[in-house]
Formats: sequence, C-alpha cells, structure tokens
Amino acid sequence: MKIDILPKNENDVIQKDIISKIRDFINYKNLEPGDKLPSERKLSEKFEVSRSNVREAIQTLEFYGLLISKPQSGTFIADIGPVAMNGMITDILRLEKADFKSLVETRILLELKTVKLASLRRTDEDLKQIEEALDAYSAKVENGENAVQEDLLFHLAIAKACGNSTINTFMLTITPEIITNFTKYHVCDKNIAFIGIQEHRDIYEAIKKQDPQLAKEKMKVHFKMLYQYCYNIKN
Amino acid sequence: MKIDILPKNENDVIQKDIISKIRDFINYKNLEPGDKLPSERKLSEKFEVSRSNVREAIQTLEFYGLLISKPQSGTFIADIGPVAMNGMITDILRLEKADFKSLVETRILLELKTVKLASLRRTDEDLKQIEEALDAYSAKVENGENAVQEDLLFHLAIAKACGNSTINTFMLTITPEIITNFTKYHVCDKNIAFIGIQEHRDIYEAIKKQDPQLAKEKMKVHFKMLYQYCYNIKN
DNA sequence: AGTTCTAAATTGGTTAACCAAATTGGTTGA
DNA sequence: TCAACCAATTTGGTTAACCAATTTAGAACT
Repeated sequence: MKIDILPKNENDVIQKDIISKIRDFINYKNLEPGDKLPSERKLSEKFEVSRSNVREAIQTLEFYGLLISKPQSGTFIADIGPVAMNGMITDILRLEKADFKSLVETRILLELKTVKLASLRRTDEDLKQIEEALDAYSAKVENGENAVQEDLLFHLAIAKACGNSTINTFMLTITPEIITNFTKYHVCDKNIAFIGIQEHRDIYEAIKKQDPQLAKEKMKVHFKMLYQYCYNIKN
Repeated sequence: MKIDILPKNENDVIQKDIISKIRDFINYKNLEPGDKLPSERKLSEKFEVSRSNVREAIQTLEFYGLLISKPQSGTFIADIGPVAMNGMITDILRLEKADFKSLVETRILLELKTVKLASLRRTDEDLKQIEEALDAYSAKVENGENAVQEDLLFHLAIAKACGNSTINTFMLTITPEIITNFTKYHVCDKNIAFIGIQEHRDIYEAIKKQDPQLAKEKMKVHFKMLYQYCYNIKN
C-alpha cells in the first residue's frame, strides 16, 4: 500500500520559481501596462528552464488576468499598474491548497447569497430545473441510496438560477472538493438524508414563492448541522 | 484601428468540444470514480484532434477537480459519481465570462465577510501589513496621484488576514478584472479618493479593535457608492 | 521626404519524436 | 501453486523542430 503524502509536485515548485522570476524581471525593467515581455524562448534561456515550463507559468498568470498573450505577437502586461502587479503575484505565490474548513465556510457564505438572489431573479425555466434536481434527490433518498451527488446538483441548480456568473463559477470550483471531503470525513450519512428532503423542499418552496428572506432562513436551517460539524474539525 | 470584439478564441471552441466529447465518453462507458480514461494519444485519435488539445481539455477538467492525471500511469476519474460528473461538466461548458455587475456584487459579498473574519482572526503581523497598505494608499492620494492599485492592495491585505484560503483565492481572481473595469468605466475618480482615506482608516481601526460588526458597517459605508454605481450599469 | 511595398526576422502555437517512470504479462524458480 | 523477477509495453511529460501569422526594417518609388 503506497502512501503518497505530499508528492509536493516538483513541477509546482519550479513553476512558482519561474513566476517569481517573471515578477522580478517586471520590477527590474519597470514594465508597465501594455509593455511586452521577452519571448518565451528568451525567457526560457534567461531562466535556464524549458520553454514549456515558461508557457505554463505564463498561462497561470494569464488565468489571474495579469498577463495577456497574443499569438504571433507576444506576451503583454495587463492593464494593471506595477504596484498591484507586484502585490498580486506575491499573493499568488503564497496561495496554499484550500482546507476543508475554508471550503465549507465559503460554501455557506455563497449559498446564503445564491438562494436570496435565486428567489429574486429566477426564471420559470430555472425553477423547473431546480424542481427536477429536487425530485432526483428525493427519489434516490427514498430508495435508500446514497444521494450526495443529487444533493449537490440541487444546490448547483440554485446557483445557476442566481443570475451571478461569478458566484456560479465559484460554486462549481469548490463543489468537487466539497464532495471529496464529505466522503472522506463521512459527512452526510444516510440518517441525515431523510431530514434533507424536507429541508430541500422548504428551500425550493421559498424560491418558488420568490421570498428571499424565507429562502435564506431555510438554507440556514439546512446548513445548521454542517456548520457545527465544520467547526469541530481539527485540520 | 483594429477592433477585436469577441475574437471568440477558436481554441476555446474546440476545447469545449473536446470536453463535451470526454463527458459523452464517460457516460457511454459508465466510467466511475477511480476508472482510467484512455490515454491522451488514443483520445486525440478517437476525437480526431491534436494531442495537445486533449491535454488542455484534461487540464481544465483537472482544475475543476473532475479528473486526476498521474505521470506515467494515466488519467483517472475523480472521486465524484457519474451524476455529479455529468452535471458539473455540463455546467462548466455553459460558463460565460463574468460581467462587471456580477463581479462587483460578488466582491461586496466576499469583502463584507473578509472584514468580519479579519477582525476576529487577524494576527499582529496581519494588522501591520494592513496598516502599511493603508499608509501607501493615503500617501498616494494626498500626493494627488491615482491610487486605484494601492486601494485594492489594502483590500487584499484584509482578505489575506481573514484566515480563509478559499475566499482569499477568490478575491485574487476577481481583483484584476475589477481593476480593468474600474479604469474602463471610470469608477473611483480622484474626488472620491479623499473620502476613501477616512473610510479606509475607519475599517482599519475596526479591525484593530477586533470589532467585526463595526468593521462590516464601515465596509458597507465604503461600498455604498460602488453599490449604487454597480446597479446602474447597463451591461 | 514621405509613402508603399516586400522580404526577413520574430512571435506564440502546433506537431511529432523522444524520455523515464510505471504498469503489465509472462517466465522462472522454489 | 505462487511469489519473484524481468523485459516489453504503455503512460504522461518533455524537448525540439516546424508553422503560419505578425511585426519589422529598409528598399523602392513617387
């Protein structure tokens, strides 16, 4: 049985190293918005790493909106001044993998917002999809099966209906990790599931009635157990 | 003068196409957690696209925690059941670029939380760094210079102090887009900046006093103008 | 002097050959 | 019968050669 605690992906280390070198270069040359970075080839030579490593690092910084790379043209500094650029990169380098407590805390924050917004902004089509997710969940539970997936799809359906693309994206990014950790820590055992049906239905009804305050309350009830659980984890 | 409205990155289109094909394959073969996906070579052949395209698609799904690729071994289905897998991929394919309104709405939500948490959990070191960011901001404003960058670094310093890695990451991802849009829509003109100094200081003092409720109130005041502005944008 | 055109150099992206780790399947030996 | 071992295959990752779009510099012409 192989235990792979902290492979600490060698790759991540050199990528972070490259990112910090890019930051240093930007500072040293006082590059400003719109300025061009040296070509990938030159950077790989300068930093003595492979070009694909440089590409990965650039892609990461592009994901965070700090660089913009244009085909057959070059990689450019985004419309962010040197101070923010420097601060952002430093923060990015310091980022750690999310712990379960942070995940749950964030999920609760986001979902108390999505139910309110969904209550206010939902279309009839949204409501229909939420209902379908609810039915799928109920059916699984009543059949005695594990319904963790259907549970979360219900919540994602609400997120989709909240009319905020950013929050929706965030919900999508944390959901898989939530599922994994739920399985790992044995949250959501079957005995809870039956209570869950009614709680989900209450939330659904509130959204249907377009009552944001009620919806939020029902969501709070739904999260009560999770909330307590979350704050008792050792980490 | 070239206008590049919606380059609609040809690349994104084929990547989304590949992702949907991967989803279809997973469904067709009823792949479950732990199952292995065909090799990148076979997939590229099967889908009639280049291997690097397949790699990109896999990396995207890996980012969302749906696949796990192990060197010299293969790419595996994450610990998420077929129902959730299917729903998640469908949602991901439907994701659109965030609009300004969503960004601001989300930022306000996150920051009303970060100030509260920062008030409760900040270390002395955190406080020191927030103060430094505040001073840098004040200096710029009093000097009559544009201080958008220092403004946001102050807010990021608070996010860092909130002790929630997930929220911190989210703040980092939306900040560059916020800056870009601020510049574009001319939010935060100089006349506002002077009021901003006092508002920032109030927030800082509340965090220093470790008074989460006060901190949240002060942050609300600070966002008042932004809040109104945000809801008057056409999109 | 200024504009236009063209060809060479530069660019990010793509492809295909290569690598080393890991898996696999069969053989060997007890 | 089964455990141990070894070699062949398969894997994701890496490298380097190649491509086409873009930029550039300067020649050519007005």
